Amino acid sequence: MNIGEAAAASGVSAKMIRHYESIGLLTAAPRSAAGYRHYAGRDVETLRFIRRSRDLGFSLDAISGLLDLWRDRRRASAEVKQMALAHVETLEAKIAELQAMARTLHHLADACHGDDRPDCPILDDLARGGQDEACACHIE
Amino acid sequence: MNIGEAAAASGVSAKMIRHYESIGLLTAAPRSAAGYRHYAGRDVETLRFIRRSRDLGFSLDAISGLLDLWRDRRRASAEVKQMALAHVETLEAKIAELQAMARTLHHLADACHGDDRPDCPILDDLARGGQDEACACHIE
DNA sequence: GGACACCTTCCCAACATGGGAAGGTCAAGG
DNA sequence: CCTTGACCTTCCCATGTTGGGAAGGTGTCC
Repeated sequence: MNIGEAAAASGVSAKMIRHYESIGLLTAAPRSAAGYRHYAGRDVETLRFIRRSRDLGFSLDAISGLLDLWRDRRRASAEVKQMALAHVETLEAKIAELQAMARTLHHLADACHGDDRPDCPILDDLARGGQDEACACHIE
Repeated sequence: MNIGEAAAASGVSAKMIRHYESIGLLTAAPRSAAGYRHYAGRDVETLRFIRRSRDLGFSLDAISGLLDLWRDRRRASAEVKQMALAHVETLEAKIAELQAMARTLHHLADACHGDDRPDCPILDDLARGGQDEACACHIE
């Protein structure tokens, strides 16, 4: 299987497959006489694993660890679970951060007339750096 | 005021102030004979505006637009409000995406024993690419 | 043998921020 | 007057993930 077919079968672009190989996430694929990379069914499985992990937001670094666990038949599932839960915490922290931003902007937008006059509580807040106003919704 | 003082007063690092100048977000600061940048109170206000906008998640590109509106005394507040609400939508889309990931991972982690045995529904899901299982919680 | 689709490597781009090197400047104090 | 330490300058590089595109080689079909 050439890289293009492996890409189509796994959902990982050829560009990314080469990149993953270059950073050591994948072991170097065997080459044809002309230098074309060759992939087998197992490799596509690995690529799908990576693709799914990316879709779930894992970093390539974390994925490297997950791949190691996946390949290790003596792994403890506790390790995997711990990685998953640690990632959930990261996600939830990010979510909370974004929600705080959205909440503040919602408050500010609600206070803004949104007509053709220049007065604008949103710009006022930005100019004040978000300080010293009744409606100041602080981002931690 | 030197760049270090402006940085301390605004919460924007000196490094970033120079960067913002280099990309045209800030107009070039006047220089002393020795080439040191000089800042006045107005500049610190602008920097605080930028800092607050970044804290609310606006891109530098969006901030450029916000600064233009801020400086334009004939602006319509509707324009500002529209930018704010558009950004809220972006934030909420990102939040929904992260929540879907977290939800899926939570489900998977719940199904995982988390002991010293190797069986692990999390790895199974990753290997399957998230397909074909009762608990498959699809990320769109 | 030509056309076209594929492969290769290499460089550059985005996004925002920071690290660090090499060198110049300024103020305080011996 | 000269040193010291804290500041400033510019320049290059790194992060993390993905993609675009150029220049050139390969493989296959007609």
